Amino acid sequence: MEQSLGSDSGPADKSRVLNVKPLRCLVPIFPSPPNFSPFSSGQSAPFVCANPSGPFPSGFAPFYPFFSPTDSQRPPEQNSQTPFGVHNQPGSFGFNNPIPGAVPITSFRTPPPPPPPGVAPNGDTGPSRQNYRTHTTGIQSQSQSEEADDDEYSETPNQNAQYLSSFSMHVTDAERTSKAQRSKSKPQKRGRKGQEVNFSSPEVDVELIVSNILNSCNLMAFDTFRRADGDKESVGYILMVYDLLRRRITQIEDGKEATPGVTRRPDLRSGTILMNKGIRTNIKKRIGVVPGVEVGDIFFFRMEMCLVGLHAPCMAGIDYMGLKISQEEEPVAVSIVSSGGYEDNVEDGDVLIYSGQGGNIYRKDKQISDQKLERGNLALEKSLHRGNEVRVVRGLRDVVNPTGKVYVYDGLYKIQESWVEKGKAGCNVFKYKLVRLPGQPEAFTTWKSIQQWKEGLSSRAGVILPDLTSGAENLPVSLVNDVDDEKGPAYFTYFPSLRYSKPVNLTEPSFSCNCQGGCLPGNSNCSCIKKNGGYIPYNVAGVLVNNKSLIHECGPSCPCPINCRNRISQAGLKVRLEVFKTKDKGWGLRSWDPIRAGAFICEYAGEVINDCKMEELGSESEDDYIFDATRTYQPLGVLPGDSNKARQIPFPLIISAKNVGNVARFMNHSCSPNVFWQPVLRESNSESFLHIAFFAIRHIPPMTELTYDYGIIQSGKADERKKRCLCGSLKCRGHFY
DNA sequence: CTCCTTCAGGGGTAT
DNA sequence: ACCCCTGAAGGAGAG
Repeated sequence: MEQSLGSDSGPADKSRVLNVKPLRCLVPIFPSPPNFSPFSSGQSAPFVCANPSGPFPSGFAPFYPFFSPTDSQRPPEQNSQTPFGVHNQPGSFGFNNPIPGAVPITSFRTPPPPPPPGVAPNGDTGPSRQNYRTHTTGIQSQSQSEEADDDEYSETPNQNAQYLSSFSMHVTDAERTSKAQRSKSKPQKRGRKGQEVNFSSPEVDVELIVSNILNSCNLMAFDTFRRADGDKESVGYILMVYDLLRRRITQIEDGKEATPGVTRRPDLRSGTILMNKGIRTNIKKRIGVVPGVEVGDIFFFRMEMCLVGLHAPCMAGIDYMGLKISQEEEPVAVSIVSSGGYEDNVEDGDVLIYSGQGGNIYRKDKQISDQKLERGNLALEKSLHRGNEVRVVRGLRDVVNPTGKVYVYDGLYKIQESWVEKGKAGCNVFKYKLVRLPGQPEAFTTWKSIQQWKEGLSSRAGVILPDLTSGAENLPVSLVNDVDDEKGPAYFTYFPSLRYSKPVNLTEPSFSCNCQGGCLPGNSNCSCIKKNGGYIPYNVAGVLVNNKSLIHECGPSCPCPINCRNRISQAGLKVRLEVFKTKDKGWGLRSWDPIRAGAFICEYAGEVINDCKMEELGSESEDDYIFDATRTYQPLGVLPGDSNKARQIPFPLIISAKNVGNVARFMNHSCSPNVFWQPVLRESNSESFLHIAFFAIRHIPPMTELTYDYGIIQSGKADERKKRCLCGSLKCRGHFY
């Protein structure tokens, strides 16, 4: 935000570039060949130019992402096959309407942000938790103090009673769990003296967090989801809880001194905890489809696949089970993970040459040997003859976080043949050729296409603009339509941040931090960390740890650089986005890159609407690009810190992105969203700026539409603004505002 | 009940 | 980018 224009000089001075780029207000008129890109060559194409303020070319209509509420023109049924299928817009383009005119888009580089409206103290009500059980088995006094330490879940004191009652139960659980673990773990194998003692206090800490997360999450789901056979809801729930727990443990570990020799594995710890608590599903191994897991689903840790029953071993690549045939039992393979541990051949998207296991290929301290036909190798061999389906998971480098991996569930394959090869070290290696079954949704092939688009090896079909921000963002955002002939949304000015019309002063002075090189976890002197309850709200990957009533980011007067870990929502886009034409909801937003749960996506840019403008808006009422934090928002039911009551924010913020906005204005509503918003406060000494930042609720595979819940209006205006919802979710409310 | 195996993943270190 | 180290779950095998 404070990267002022001046500091941005040099070759990367985009503001200057923008001003001389005439194309920004020109959009080509088709027809054009599928791969035609107006900016890729010097060839001239017919252009039409629209004045930003109108009048628009004939046939042009301002863009509305959703149904107009006007009753005279009822929208068609969701699956109607109406020509163009886009009657959801007031100026929709049926046969009588010619193709819409060109839509110019201008953009600006963020100037220093003007100051914001008044800031009330954080009006957090905290979660209103159900008191669902009251076993009172020995509350340890120590637990109470730990409780107080555990910031964000207990922001208001009146919850403590409830906390303690539910906590007591979980302490018992914790004790049981750790006993189980202790008896289970090999006691004498590694003589790690003293470490038990070291671990005991964090252990309590973690148990507390588990219980808090479970409390905050939907308990009905917890009690009723089926462990034997999952469904989409239980799988989603488990993954959500797992990731929340993992992020929280990571946050706590980050703040601690590193103990040499001890590897911190929040992924394993949180996985073990959930395993022991039975928060898992599809426990029994099975051949073929795993209920609740869909082709294309992504995972960021092996543990996640264990918990939902997609692939049981937490390290091994081949999962297999015994299958009874008459009297005898023989092993058959059920799933494999291909992620570069061996020399697999992954050239073709639908064919995989997979290496067998064993032979000590991966271990430096042991002699490399021939692989044997046993365990996984035997199972794969049997599966070849039985012809059973084998699930395939492909592991890839994570683009956003290059040290990590993404696992893509690529659906069912069958083994076609097997053979033995001499490996690099001269020893025998088994090879299995797997071929993907036809008729499944695309998964891995989509990833390959995206990679090719990025490398310029092939071009994305239907691209209208390679970058609709004209360089205003740090990453390009394509404008794509591969469903019909519409050439773009209505005119607006691209601007990557929020515009405040008048400054707002804080009632209490706020102190900026003094962290020159960036705020670091565990620094108890950092005032910005203090404001967040003692933790940086983001972990090292820039992922939000949990839902809070308010995040305090570093502000203009903090000396830390823009890449400070407490400036995530200011540092620009992290994933490659595209604005695309949906089948039935106008334009939408999606990502080329996978997005992990909690990752920052973008902020809601636009113009802050102050009170007097609100009045105008009432009469105008046709602004479909409103973000209104004062609406009622149903709790997502899964995020800790998320109240069962309406969420509240520090002060009523309403943003209009009708004329000025960023990618967020294209995000459609859904009653089962995959994105949520979060108020973020950036303060300087006397002023504060409230922003709205969007984060992923769960892992989002590439090319999945990004949606959030627009909230509910309860005022008299509600009926006027009501629009029919097409989110298609089972929990769809039928309309939105 | 232990041992054994295993296409992880973090942290440290040398480029 | 390597190198090293600890790791968790479930199969395999011993008692």
